[in-house]
Amino acid sequence: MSKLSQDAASGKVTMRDVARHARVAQSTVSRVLSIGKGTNGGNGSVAISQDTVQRVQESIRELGYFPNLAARSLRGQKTQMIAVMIADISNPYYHQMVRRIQDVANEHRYDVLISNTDHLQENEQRFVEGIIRRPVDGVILVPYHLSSSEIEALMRRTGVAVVALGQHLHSDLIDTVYADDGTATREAVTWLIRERGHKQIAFLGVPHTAPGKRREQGYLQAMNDAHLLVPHEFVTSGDFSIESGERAMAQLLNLATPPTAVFACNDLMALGCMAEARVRHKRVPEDVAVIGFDNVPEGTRHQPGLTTVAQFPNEMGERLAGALFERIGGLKVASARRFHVPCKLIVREST
Amino acid sequence: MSKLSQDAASGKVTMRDVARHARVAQSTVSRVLSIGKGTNGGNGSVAISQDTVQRVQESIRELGYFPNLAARSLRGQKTQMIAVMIADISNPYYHQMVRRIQDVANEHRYDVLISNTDHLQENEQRFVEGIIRRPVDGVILVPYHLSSSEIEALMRRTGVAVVALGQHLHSDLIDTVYADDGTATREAVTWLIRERGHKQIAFLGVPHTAPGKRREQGYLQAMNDAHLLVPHEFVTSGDFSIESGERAMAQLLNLATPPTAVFACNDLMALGCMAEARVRHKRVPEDVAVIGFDNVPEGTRHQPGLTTVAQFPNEMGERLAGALFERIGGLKVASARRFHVPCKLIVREST
DNA sequence: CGTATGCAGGCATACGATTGCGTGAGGTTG
DNA sequence: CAACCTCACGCAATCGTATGCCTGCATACG
Repeated sequence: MSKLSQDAASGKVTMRDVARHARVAQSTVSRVLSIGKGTNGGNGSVAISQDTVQRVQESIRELGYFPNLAARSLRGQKTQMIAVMIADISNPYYHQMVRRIQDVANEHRYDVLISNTDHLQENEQRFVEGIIRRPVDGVILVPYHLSSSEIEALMRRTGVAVVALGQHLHSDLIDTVYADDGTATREAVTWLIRERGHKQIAFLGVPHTAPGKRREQGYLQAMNDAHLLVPHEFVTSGDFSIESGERAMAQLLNLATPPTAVFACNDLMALGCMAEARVRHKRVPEDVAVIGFDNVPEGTRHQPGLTTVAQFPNEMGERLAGALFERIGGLKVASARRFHVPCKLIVREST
Repeated sequence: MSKLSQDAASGKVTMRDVARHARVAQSTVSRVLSIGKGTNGGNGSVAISQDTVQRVQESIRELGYFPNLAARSLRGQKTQMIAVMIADISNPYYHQMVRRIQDVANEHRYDVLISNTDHLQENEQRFVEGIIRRPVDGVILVPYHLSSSEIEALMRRTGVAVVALGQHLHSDLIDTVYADDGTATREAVTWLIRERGHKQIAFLGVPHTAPGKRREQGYLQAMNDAHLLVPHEFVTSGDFSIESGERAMAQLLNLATPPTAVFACNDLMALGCMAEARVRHKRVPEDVAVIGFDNVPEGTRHQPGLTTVAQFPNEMGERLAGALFERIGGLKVASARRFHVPCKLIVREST
């Protein structure tokens, strides 16, 4: 028998009901509720006698009262919710991050609202409007299109705390967490060249996205460092999905001189590459090596194991949420913080 | 330049501001807003002159006004949010479902709040309390511990619409979506026996959960149907995680006479089984066959492909969300509906 | 004994939107 | 021309909570 079914099995129980039951004013109940909260030593928290506190608390329990957060939000401008905007929960890379964020939020007794943008600009825009309509205390963004100034406008307008994942944002207001993926890409490609002796390395990117551009730069630099040519057919593009990896790989393997290695901008596309390679009876890594980015769990279990540049989504989620709750808690710093979570090359059998 | 940054770059814009700007009463603005909504032909919607409507709409645009949903919730008891309680987003099976739910919700212009329970009873309880504090219009549950009566209590208390995934719930109030996984298990095990000639089949279950029990029943029935013995060491248990699959497989392979096939209660555990088998240089399916449940995408890409009983999470998500929004929309039916989404055996190389 | 001080708690308002009811202007009808 | 109706809109209460301000009482102090 849960307490819920005992008493107030019908209708809502409000503070007024509790007040009547305990023979005090509604405001007193409110004060009892906010006792432990250390809201402020200030004005709202007046002294309440032990006796009254107990009476009220008992009434609360007897009636099964729970504060209504909608009302609380309206009054106090605190919603006990944060919103997370990510590209796609289905991407394992993100849902590890989201999972961690949710856990941190839970510790703070916050709820989490999740929006998928599918990398679409209009959805990112819609998300921003959503935040204006529905106030939340904090926002975690993984923006692909949203600019610093748009985010800043949102912050000014709503006063919401914002933390973002993304190296490309430069703003004095927005804390960011980032992996230096450009450099990591450069290092990984260099490794392919030096340690594995590849010269014909293709790049599978995602144009029009900040990470895609950074990684492409890293790739080009590494090739340039090694004085290697980059035929333009070697620079292909996808959309982060497995299917787009398959398509791109098909193109590459159809070339007169196909690459001996492919650097894919994320693991999903890399998995797609390997799937396509298998279909065509090309052996990985003997015929073509594949390297990914993210280190999703499937890469470990895949046969052959996927060499990849690991990002640490758990740590990123934790940092994002941590920074956000510091801001929500009122932290002020002169200029925004930038948290660097390094990447790491993980060598498995696919290279 | 987004419209946002143009004007109201500071402070909130309320209906009163719009009203002042358009030289009408605040209530008029509200009525203009609710024009397209067909809320009711009733009282709130009074006739408004074309002229005024236009003036108001212009003011809204000029000031960049967005209605505050917190206020709206408080007044109207409509929150434009649904909550989803699932075991764990990290489980690919669930996040496909969640993803679909989010899409449907978006079409209805609803936001989605997600809670992970990690299969823990206390978290399910906490979720229920959360719904009492923070009113939402609808709830989608994947309950492992919550009983019908507890859910009904929640519904009575908050008036929230509820739809659940789970065959074991029998209530006149709760619409349910379910896969008949018990029968599907029985059929799959029977298939293992008849078509593949296995006699020593182990079962990797998850006790104390409704699906776990149903599937165990299905397994036992199939074995019984075929007059096969079930040594008690063949009935092992895990917790739906890959690691627990590895552990269970380790135990099974340590037996004096290990099984020739393992039926795992979900794909994650099945993948764990195969991982452990590989570590021990046992070949799948030659030395030991493995069959899973759910048909997660990794099963396709795994080598060897995982034979599994497919569930269709997209369809389930769609049905769940569909039914929920019908209820939110005011649908009343004499007794709760039950939607059956059938399972299907998908044969790959692991058997 | 009269006034200052502190504690406990009540009163009333605000948060932003919805909605029942009232009202004045203009038009219609007997 | 009076009675009445309709249209278009304003007024004010309300949802449940938080909080500034005020009051009543008791104790302390000069």
